[in-house]
Amino acid sequence: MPEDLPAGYYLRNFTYLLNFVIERHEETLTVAEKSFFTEFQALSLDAQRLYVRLCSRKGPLFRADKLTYEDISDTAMAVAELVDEGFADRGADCDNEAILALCTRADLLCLCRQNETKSASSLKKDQLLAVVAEAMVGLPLRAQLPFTVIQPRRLDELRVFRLLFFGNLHQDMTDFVLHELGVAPFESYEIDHEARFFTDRTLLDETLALYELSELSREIIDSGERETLLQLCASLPDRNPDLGHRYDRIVNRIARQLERYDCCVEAFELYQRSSSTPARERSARLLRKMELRETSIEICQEVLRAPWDEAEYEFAVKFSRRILGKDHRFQSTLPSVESRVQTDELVLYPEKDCNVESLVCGWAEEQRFSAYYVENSLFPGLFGLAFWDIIFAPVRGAFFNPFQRGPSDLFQPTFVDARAESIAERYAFIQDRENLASTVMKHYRSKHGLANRFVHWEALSEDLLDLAMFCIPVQHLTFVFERMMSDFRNNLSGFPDLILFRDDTYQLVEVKGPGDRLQVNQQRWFRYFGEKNIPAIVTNVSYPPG
DNA sequence: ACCTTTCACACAAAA
DNA sequence: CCTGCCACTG
DNA sequence: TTTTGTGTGAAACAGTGGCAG
Ligand SMILES: [Mn+2]
Ligand SMILES: [Mn+2]
Repeated sequence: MPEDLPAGYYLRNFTYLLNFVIERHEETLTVAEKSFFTEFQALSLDAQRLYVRLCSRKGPLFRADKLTYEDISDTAMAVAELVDEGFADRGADCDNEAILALCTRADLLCLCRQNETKSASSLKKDQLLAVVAEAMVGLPLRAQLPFTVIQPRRLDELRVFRLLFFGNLHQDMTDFVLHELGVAPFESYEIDHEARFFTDRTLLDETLALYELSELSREIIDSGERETLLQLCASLPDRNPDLGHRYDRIVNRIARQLERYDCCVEAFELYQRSSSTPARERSARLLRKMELRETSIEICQEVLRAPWDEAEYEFAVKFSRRILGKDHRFQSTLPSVESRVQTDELVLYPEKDCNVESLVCGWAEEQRFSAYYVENSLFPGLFGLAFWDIIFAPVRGAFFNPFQRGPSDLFQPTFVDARAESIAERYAFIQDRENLASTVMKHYRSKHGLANRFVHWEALSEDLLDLAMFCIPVQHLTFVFERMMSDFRNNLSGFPDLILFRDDTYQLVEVKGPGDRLQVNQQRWFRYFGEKNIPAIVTNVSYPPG
């Protein structure tokens, strides 16, 4: 059970983060960011606490009357101090709409009565909101409200601190809490205190800009405004190769939406700016749709010459074959990517609250198998446990804050190079089944629960690991590990649903219900299993009529 | 990498 | 009155 | 008919309280 956190834990965490960043990055911070730090330190305890509370909530606008915290003795005073010191404002420049959104339905009805606005009390809140907003245009809303509002400021400065600390903006203070509670604790690896996620300010600013672009483009896509999206395309920044992948993902997403709008040319131009999958696949499909068959084929040729990953390569092979026609001269030059996947058919009675995978799992148990629904947990998990210490080894620059689930270069091809020697050594060591078992079980016990990108603890039991290491030949495991390592980004998924054990044998089973089929990543693993004689089968389940 | 990713499933379109 | 959503909390 | 393409939704801490419906 999680233990209680010490009083004021959230402020302590916040201060820890600020100090951590100041110690390492002071020279890259702007004047505004540095004064954010010093002025925050100068606030009273209550004000600091309130600020941290506010900026860890969604907001961005809050009702002052609903802010009650046990450890903040005088909230009104703290609010006033934050406002005075520039860490908050009273929502002066907020429009009526934003403020009305803070009202409950009851508040809105009350406002209607005060202004003698006609409205049915049966209206839904959204409709009521619209009615009141309409009636309040040009009227002084503040005076009529039963509350005042507050809005934290300097959030941009705080964003910079967060980005410098985590190296991303999706992690936040909850990582501290979950770690301390023992819900998702992190490994205590050695942090490289010289490491800087951002080498220069330009890169930092460009990263922030890309985050903003990502958010903006998402909003525009969600809003369904085609014209606005087209305008955004015209004002995109240039691609900085150092942030290439980040840039490409945004561009790919916008282009995909343009495809849906049938803005083929604009979509194609956007894909041209991207150097990440699936830009070229989408381009090829798009060009064929535009009846530019030759250009489409050219793109496929490019992919075949220098594929960005296996999926893209296989797409190009199959797509070329299809659009080239049966007896085109290039046909014969295309390699085969097909494979005969072993399948069997199974008729089972559906059960409520039981997905088809669990159904087959239960069926296998009846057939005297030990069956586990593992999907992507087993092989990556075994890898994570067998290589745990290497994954968390203090490679230069790999660990720069205490909340990482793996080294920062994990998805770079450099991961293997930087650890080549210890990886080779570990491979040699675990060729002996006893050594493999002892390494895996040692880490299973000593690291249990610690966050590791490869290890999903909830799906790994000691029984499962024992059986897996007893029944799966080390040679097979090594083959699987090697393919995983050749491309972590793409090859950590697509594993079959189930693994069955009986005596000293095993069988991987991908369950397919009616209407389901192998996905491309699953196909690639099945092809590999076939090449390496790893026992894997697709089980097609159907249900009896009625 | 919840700013995701992964998987299954529904339906439409193409072959 | 109950239920589901969602934001918040530790 | 079968195969292929595309879009959708759920699940990834757990427990609680406020609020809308
Ligand atoms: Mn599955
Ligand atoms: Mn399946």
